[in-house]
Amino acid sequence: MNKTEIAEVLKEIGVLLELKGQNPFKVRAYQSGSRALENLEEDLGQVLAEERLDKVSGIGKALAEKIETLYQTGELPFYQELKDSIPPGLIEMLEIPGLGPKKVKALHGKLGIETIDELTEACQNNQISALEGFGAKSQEKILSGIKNREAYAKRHLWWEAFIIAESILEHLRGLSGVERAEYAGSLRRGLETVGDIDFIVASSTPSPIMDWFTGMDEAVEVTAHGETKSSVRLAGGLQADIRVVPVDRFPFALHHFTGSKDHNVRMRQRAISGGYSLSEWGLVREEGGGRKRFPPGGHGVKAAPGSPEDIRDEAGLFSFLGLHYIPPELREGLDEIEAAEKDGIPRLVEAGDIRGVFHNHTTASDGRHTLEEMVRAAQDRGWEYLGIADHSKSSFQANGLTEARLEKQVARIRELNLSEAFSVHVFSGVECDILPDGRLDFDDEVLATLDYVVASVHSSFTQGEKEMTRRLIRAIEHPSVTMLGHLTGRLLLAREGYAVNPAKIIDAAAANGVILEINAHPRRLDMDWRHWKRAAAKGVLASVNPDAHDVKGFEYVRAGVTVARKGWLTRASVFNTRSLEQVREYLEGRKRGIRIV
DNA sequence: GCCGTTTTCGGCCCGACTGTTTTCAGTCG
Repeated sequence: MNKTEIAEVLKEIGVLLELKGQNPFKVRAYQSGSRALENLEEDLGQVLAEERLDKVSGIGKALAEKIETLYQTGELPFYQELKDSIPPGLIEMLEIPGLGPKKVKALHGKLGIETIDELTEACQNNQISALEGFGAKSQEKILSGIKNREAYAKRHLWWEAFIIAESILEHLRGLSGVERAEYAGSLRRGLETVGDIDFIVASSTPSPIMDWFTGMDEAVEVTAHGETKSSVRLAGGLQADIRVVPVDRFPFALHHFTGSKDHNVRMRQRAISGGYSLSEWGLVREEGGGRKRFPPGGHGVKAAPGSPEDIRDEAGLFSFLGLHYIPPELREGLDEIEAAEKDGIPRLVEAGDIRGVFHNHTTASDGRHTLEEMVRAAQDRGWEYLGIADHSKSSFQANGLTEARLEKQVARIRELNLSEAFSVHVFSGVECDILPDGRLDFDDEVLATLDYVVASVHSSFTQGEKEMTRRLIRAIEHPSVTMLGHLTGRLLLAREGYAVNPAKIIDAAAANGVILEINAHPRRLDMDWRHWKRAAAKGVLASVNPDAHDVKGFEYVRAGVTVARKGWLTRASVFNTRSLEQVREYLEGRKRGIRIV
């Protein structure tokens, strides 16, 4: 079993123990162990071989043993016995809003309900409303929850949530009485998919804001309408929550609801160690606990003087705890707090740093806009250069270019550059298929006529990890390859990526001076942010590539920059923040076989 | 089950909201 699968098992064990009514801290230990494993950057096999797994924070002796068993055998008797002792329908019931482990346990214990169908029937027979701890409303809510189960449980692409949240935020900020407003949660942290949208608003007059929010056009259903907190269901099942807080609480609420949970736990622990209790409401001195230094050990930056009342924004909160500001994208509870202690938070790349993009299609293959239309749109964005990389001949499903058509395109691009019709310089490239054996789709002589080559996999997705990794490395070692396209080929919420070993690809890219793409298409966001910190440390450059198939596709750069930021990337690690001159020099140097970093 | 400059026991984040109650448990984030 691989790392991700084992993490899933641990998570499920947590849920099963919860349904059994086990010690909630034990449950939490499995959940945090699962997350720790998921976030493990190193190769699990290696960590196990070196017997270092129980040194990972959140994984102790007991979990390490279970993980090792799962890794070696793919099975775990403890897990199997647990699973056999609980009807699978109970786990499904947890997806229904309002039903947690205690209530599911009660339904099972008192009515013997084991499946969703039986639950539906019990609702229809009014058996639920008669149950102690339940009532007519619970019964109704359960029924509607069952009906919309799929839509509610679904996650949503970051980009889709981002677009709608930006528009709601703009309205919120325009309402009278709104002093500050932001969205929080995984959306603000830039996670590739989000479960819901959280808005945090500072105001002393919440009532009209609640009314506007629950009455806005985007809301298809109001699920809660309180004095300071409301929830609505948007089209597609996405839920949006709003919380209104007094302005002096705003930084605490924003930080709290931005999360992640792991990050918050660590922040709270840090506050506690200094004699304070941190919550979404503020920072309160503990009874008997005086102001101590942060952290008490005496390491870290000097904490800001003053009292919690002086905190006006998130930066003030971090500073009070002796930390440098941590951008939302880094708040995953990995090692950002340790870094912020010692001024180790880099200045992250920003959308405005991007000066051109490389992986774009035109009507020559499967794009919807012509070369000229794409160049004009790039110029309108203020970019200095644009790379055209249409598909190669083997991608016939995408109308891939033959040698002859590619030659024609190269000539047209040369003419366009000479005509000086646009201020944007156009680089001619190709998104060249990596064939199943790792060879490229075009001969070296053809590739030599181009400014750069993006090499991508578009076929034989089902190869095993070893074969696929070998295939990609062979392409990376090809002297004509400038960058590697979408590492795993995943389509978020739709298709798993092909099996590939990212660590080995990163090493190969570093050794051969090949740039790795951050494919910024909202469905891809590939290579994943989780690998970037390590890749950059090895000197691998990223290129934020929108994979635009029309001029609107350029907007996806924003999503790609978010991935880069989540991967701790600075401007220096992102190739397309370089000026036209620097890019030209780099590409020409590579063509002469000179490795430039 | 994890963790430890309070180190092998005794902690483990906490508050709002809902629906059920009549003072609170469970869920949620």
